[in-house]
Amino acid sequence: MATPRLRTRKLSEPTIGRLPVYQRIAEGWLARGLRRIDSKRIGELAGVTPTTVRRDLAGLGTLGTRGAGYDVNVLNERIGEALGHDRSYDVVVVGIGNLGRALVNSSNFLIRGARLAALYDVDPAVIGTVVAGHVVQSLDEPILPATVGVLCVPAHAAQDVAKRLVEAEIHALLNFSPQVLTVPLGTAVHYVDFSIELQILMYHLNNGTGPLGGGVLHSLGIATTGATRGS
Amino acid sequence: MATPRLRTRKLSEPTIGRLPVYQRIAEGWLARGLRRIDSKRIGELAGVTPTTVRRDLAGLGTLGTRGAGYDVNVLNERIGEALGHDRSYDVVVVGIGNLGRALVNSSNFLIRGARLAALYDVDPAVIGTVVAGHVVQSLDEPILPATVGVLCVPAHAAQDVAKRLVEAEIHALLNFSPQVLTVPLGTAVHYVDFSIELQILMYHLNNGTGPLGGGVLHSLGIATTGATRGS
DNA sequence: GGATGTGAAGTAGTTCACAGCC
DNA sequence: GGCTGTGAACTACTTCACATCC
Repeated sequence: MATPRLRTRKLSEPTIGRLPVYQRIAEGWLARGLRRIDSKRIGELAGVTPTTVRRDLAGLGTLGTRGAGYDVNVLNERIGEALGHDRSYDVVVVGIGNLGRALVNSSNFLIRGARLAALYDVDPAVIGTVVAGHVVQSLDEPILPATVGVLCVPAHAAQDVAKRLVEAEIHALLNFSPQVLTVPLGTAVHYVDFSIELQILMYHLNNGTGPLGGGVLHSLGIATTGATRGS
Repeated sequence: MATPRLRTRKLSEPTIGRLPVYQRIAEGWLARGLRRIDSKRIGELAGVTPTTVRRDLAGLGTLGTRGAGYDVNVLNERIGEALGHDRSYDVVVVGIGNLGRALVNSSNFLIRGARLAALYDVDPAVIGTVVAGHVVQSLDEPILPATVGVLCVPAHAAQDVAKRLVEAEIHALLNFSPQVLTVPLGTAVHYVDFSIELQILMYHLNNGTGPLGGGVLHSLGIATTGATRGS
């Protein structure tokens, strides 16, 4: 057939969000020299029920052993495949302020296939400096081809930058600016908003209720998306 | 009655995550001098359907006007009340590296009632320096009372820091470290993981499918929680 | 024995469609 | 006329319970 490596059906949105967590748990187990783990333990660590873990993993095909749990290596590998970690892709980061700098220097951001292609800023004091091994380019320069654009610019600049990125054929944006973006259909925008995370935490604290009774929160973070034409 | 300001019933988890987005939209409208907005427009900007917007807002009581949409001021105010923005609370940040610095200096993090109480680190080169108007304290010092603890430490240190914070009676943690935390029941942990956001974006790109057909993604970010006893 | 994988049941969230009010 | 607010239908996700296989 023409499809080279379509092995997983469609995974649900919540499942996709949990897989990286399971993978991280598998890696931790691996680092500690352990070989097997069961759904109960994964569930405890990830904050979900064992049944949910099993359902999520069943979506990747049969990868557990009845009676003996999951092989941590297999788990790690199959999740990686499902999430497309075997393919690598280019990322450009716009806005090399505190946050942009923190991201590109983080050992946890550009992993699993992500490759830093270029950095951009508008501040003359920043342009030309070397950050994470890359010379920061002016935004007036042409944007290099990439798969994902990361926005770490002030809110008022975000819409313009998004426009530039889309014109440069970058159709997946990760937006850390507290600004709703308007982009053409066909462009994916994913929002990350720190203050919203805090607000959600506070809501539950004020109201005494987390999803798991009075005790443990097991809440989903948020990142909404908008995409429309026009202003 | 004993409850002074319980006006909203229980809001659903997805709703809680969307309210801050609506509020931001309302603020933007307000800044531009506009007074009213309808659910259709909010939906476009937030990336959800008008019906969802109306349902979410209906949970805060009757605040729209039939035929005329929502008053942006009222919207802003009621969402703030529902999320508890009228109460303020203390936040301590542990780990004043690139990320910690970026967070406390961000104009988007400590807003809506959040108040920075103290900063902690273990690096002698950082301890004693002034960041965001606060002298960075050693982690050997007693942790000041606070409502929320923010972890921006390396993964290997996160569990220890969490323990310290819980012992200091801080029972709400926002964890930016790529590390699953084990905490006593009754402590809420909320995870934020940048690499997971990227991974979700890439999954959809690789599979050509976002929740809204082939065009626009409207995916939820992730932040899972775990809480158990023992190691 | 023990833990996976899964049909079936249950629950939560979204969308439809329209009555109600401005 | 237009847009909100909401019962009813629908869809998605989770949890239960157990047959299945190591």
